[in-house]
Amino acid sequence: MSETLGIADLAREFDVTTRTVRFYEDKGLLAPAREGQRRIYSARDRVRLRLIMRGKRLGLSLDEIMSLLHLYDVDPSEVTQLTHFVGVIRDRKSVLQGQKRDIEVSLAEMDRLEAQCVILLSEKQTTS
Amino acid sequence: MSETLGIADLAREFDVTTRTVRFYEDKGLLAPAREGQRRIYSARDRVRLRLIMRGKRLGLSLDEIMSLLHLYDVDPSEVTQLTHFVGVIRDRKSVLQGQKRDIEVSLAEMDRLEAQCVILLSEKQTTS
DNA sequence: ATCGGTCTTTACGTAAACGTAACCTTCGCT
DNA sequence: AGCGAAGGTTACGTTTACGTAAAGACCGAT
Repeated sequence: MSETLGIADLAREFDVTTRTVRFYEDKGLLAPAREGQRRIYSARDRVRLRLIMRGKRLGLSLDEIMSLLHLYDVDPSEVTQLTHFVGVIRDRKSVLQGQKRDIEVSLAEMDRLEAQCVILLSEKQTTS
Repeated sequence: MSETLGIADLAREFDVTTRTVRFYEDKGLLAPAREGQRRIYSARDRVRLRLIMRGKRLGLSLDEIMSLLHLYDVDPSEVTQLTHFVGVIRDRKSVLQGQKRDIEVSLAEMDRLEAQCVILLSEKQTTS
């Protein structure tokens, strides 16, 4: 039942190398439990790695990802931290909204280019 | 009238260093005209740099950006190139759609976290 | 003429994100 | 006991995307 999750399992699940997983630990992005020497990954570690991968797909550096991961470990008692995090969150939101606009512009351009290609191809393909 | 655009002007306009602009030229992303030794940037160069910056905001490498720039220089006569580009465009579109999903998920999480912070803060701030 | 400012090329330096190699330990077989 | 597979640490190598410095060309102003 209690399938303890090793580094190879985790790496396979997210399609990265074990080197990468260890590197993220070095950088403080992951902090798996240890069973002797071996690293044991919990559900929380998996969630974190999922967040890391999403960050990477959006072009974030590991440092940026790190500071976003902190958002999920907020200490509800520290008022100064809370207000700080609200700022971080709002900054992050505006970046995301900017990216969203970029993506929509890009998608529109890709549609245009694709249509253009298709037209040109159909003209050629008019087997006279 | 014919304000010839130098490298410093271009760099300022896009908020990058002249080093960056030259580096992009080295990598083949830009190919400005020359007036003697000096680089002269055209409207087309500006469009290209705008595309480059957008690519960067979406986390693309310069190599990836390069191959996307080629899409804007399609030779309408080369059928093999056209069919190739259609493939590239469709791949790019699916990546963009993936990023869009990631962004929406992230935005939803940021909204959730923000709301959570705000609630916690308002609880604290209930000046008894 | 020369001075400051902008431009050029050439080249070495650097941070990030791993890859790759070397070498050691431990565990489950046979 | 011995072997292979998996996991560990340590350390040097590599690519990307520039930063930074050195040294010279050119140009308008003083």
